[in-house]
Amino acid sequence: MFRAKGIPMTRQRRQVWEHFALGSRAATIAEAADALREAGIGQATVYRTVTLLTDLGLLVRVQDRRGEIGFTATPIGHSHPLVCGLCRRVVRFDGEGDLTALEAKLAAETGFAIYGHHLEVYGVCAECRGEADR
Amino acid sequence: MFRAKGIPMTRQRRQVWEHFALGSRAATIAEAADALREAGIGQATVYRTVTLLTDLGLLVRVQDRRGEIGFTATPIGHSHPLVCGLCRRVVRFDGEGDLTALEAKLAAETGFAIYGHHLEVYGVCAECRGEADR
DNA sequence: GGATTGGTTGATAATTTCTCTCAACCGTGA
DNA sequence: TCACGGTTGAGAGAAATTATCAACCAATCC
Repeated sequence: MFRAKGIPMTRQRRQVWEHFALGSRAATIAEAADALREAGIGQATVYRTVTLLTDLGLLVRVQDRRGEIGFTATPIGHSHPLVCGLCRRVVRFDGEGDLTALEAKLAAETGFAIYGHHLEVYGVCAECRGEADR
Repeated sequence: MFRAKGIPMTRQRRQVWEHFALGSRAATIAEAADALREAGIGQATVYRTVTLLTDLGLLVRVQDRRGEIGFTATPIGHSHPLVCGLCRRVVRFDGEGDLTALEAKLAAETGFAIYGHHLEVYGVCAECRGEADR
């Protein structure tokens, strides 16, 4: 994919992407930068790469209950994140069918040329609920 | 609503809220602070008030095509924003029915206690499309 | 209405977050 | 392997956000 766009794939970019793709929880940029520092990756690179990956559609921005912003990798195909508002654990689900009809209707009614959408569903995962009960 | 929660309603809070509620475009915090400065409202107050209003659910965060973050007031009832990615003009629409069934299904499948969602639809409004053509 | 009280405000300082700069470095294609 | 153009890391720099604190004000109680 990088080659197709003429964008060099570097060790740093791969590692930044892996940080977001391998974990099951959305990470903030600060968390990623901390974790990647020991791999010798500078924070400027983390910022640059997150921006790049987001522009490419490989990462999406999500927020937790306190409004903190994290990023999580998008798997192949179209899906949406279900985010735990406390620990930012992410479960992906396919919500395609639900929205295409809606988008068509909106385009007709408003005159907007619709190019995308962003859907996050928030909940508290079973684990965090267990902790909250104690 | 403020009285019900025991939160004092001040002139500043009313004006901050009006700034986001009266315009048809989502405004960034910086834009709001600039506009409200001449009304004698300090930027610290704008930050505090936006956080407060967001926590109360009276404002929601949206982003434009470049990832810039703005806020827009939520009208009475349940609705979602259709945001122009260029000028941040906002048109609200009712998307309730589409998502309640989805949420119930997700809760059953994942064990999450779902408490909300965030949906933004992005497009380019007719006006901005006209400008882009030139 | 007037006094009281506890939360709110504004200015500025302090901090945190993010971006820029530039020389050295490294993928990529020939 | 070589050369080239984009990328990187460190630190400086800029921007965004938060904390501090005395003065102030909305709400409540006489």
